[in-house]
Amino acid sequence: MSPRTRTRAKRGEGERTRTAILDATERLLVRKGGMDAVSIRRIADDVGVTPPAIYLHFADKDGLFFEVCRRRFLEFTDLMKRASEDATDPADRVERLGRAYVAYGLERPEHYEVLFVHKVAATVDVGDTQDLPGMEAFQLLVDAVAEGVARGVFRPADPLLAATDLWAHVHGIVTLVLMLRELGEVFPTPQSAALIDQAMTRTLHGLLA
Amino acid sequence: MSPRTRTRAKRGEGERTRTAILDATERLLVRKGGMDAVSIRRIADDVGVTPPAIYLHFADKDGLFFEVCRRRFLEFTDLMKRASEDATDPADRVERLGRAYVAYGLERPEHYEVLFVHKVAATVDVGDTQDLPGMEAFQLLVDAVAEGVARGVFRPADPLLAATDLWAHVHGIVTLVLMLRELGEVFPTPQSAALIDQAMTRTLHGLLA
DNA sequence: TGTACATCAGTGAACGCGCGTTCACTGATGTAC
DNA sequence: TGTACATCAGTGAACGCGCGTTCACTGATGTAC
Repeated sequence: MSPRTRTRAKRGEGERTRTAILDATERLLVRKGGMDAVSIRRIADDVGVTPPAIYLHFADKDGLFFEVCRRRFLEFTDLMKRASEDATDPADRVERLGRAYVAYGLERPEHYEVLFVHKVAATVDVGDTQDLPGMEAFQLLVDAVAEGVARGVFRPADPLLAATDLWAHVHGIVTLVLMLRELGEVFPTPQSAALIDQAMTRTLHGLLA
Repeated sequence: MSPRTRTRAKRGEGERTRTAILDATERLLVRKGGMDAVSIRRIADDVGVTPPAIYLHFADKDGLFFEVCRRRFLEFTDLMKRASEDATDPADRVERLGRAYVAYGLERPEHYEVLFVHKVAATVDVGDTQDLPGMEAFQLLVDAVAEGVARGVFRPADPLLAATDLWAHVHGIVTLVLMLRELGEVFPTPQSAALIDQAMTRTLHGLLA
């Protein structure tokens, strides 16, 4: 327990503590070995507060992690949107989305894992598919594929199916590279830049008419 | 603690208990929620033995899990070899390997995760790359790609790089489908059969000259 | 052939640990009269 | 303007839990002499 320096939030400033808790959780997530290494007690300690204080702001640990997940999905979706905006045509859009996705995963592994490896989002009680966090980003990819197919630039394909396959592909690149990184020097891991180039080349050859 | 029915192993039969421990670990791994749900105490209870007895057969928990990992890799490699043997040409071989890989992952999710998601194998102290568990199976894929490229059936490519990309692709299919399964009905998850067909179609279009 | 002894496979109790969460309480701050 | 009171943000101690691992010990089995 570090010396308590934090001053108690004033009336109505509880929101500030809540944000501090979320920030600390994400910081710990990045620094330590993923989800399991982050505990309520550790978070509280980092914020400079006692563990029960967490429960003033979140129902329980799941509630806290779900909120972290929601915030990260907002950031992720924003990133995908910007990647998509720069595109000139469907093939270019697919490639930009793919590269942005892999870059996000490799640059923020722990955040990526919160979103796409641990099933945090699975605890959601969403009313509609459209409300699913991350759905908006996925739709960008589906639309890009659909447009390519409609214009005859891509081979005929079911856009939803093809987009899911593309998602699986880049998801595989991210998780595999992260795993091989941990494995160290034993496996002849290619440079991730070369691997993503190879993946994009094969992807486009596979899609283009 | 269940009523102790198991009879103590006779002199020289300690190996039998060791096997029982490994079997129980794998059984628990399949039944419960992955790695974290399996504890020394739970394993011992399942075998019908007290927790300290585990330490007569394995140095520690890591040692036990590493041995589980080794056994599963033997099975996995065997599966890949058989899939490879049936192939008639490089393209067919790549497709058979891919389909067998995805089938393994979707049919035995927990075993798959032990091999390719948790970094159990990363704790190995292998002398040579060739000794890496699973390396033999990966080499089958590298060879298939190399042969296709050499024969001019595939577009020119670095076989190691292309094989890693293909691995990433099928790895992504497995982990994504498993994740979407847990997510339930919210996401419009395609039938995994349709998805793997789509993946193989794109793969071959991407590879073939 | 009988017996002392080593070995093997295991037990039972305990260790210290960190965890999520609950509960009764506190003390400062703002508000109503 | 002064004061009783409600509220808010938080504390401190404790709950029961399951975990990996260690340690001293046991009792059956095989072996050497």
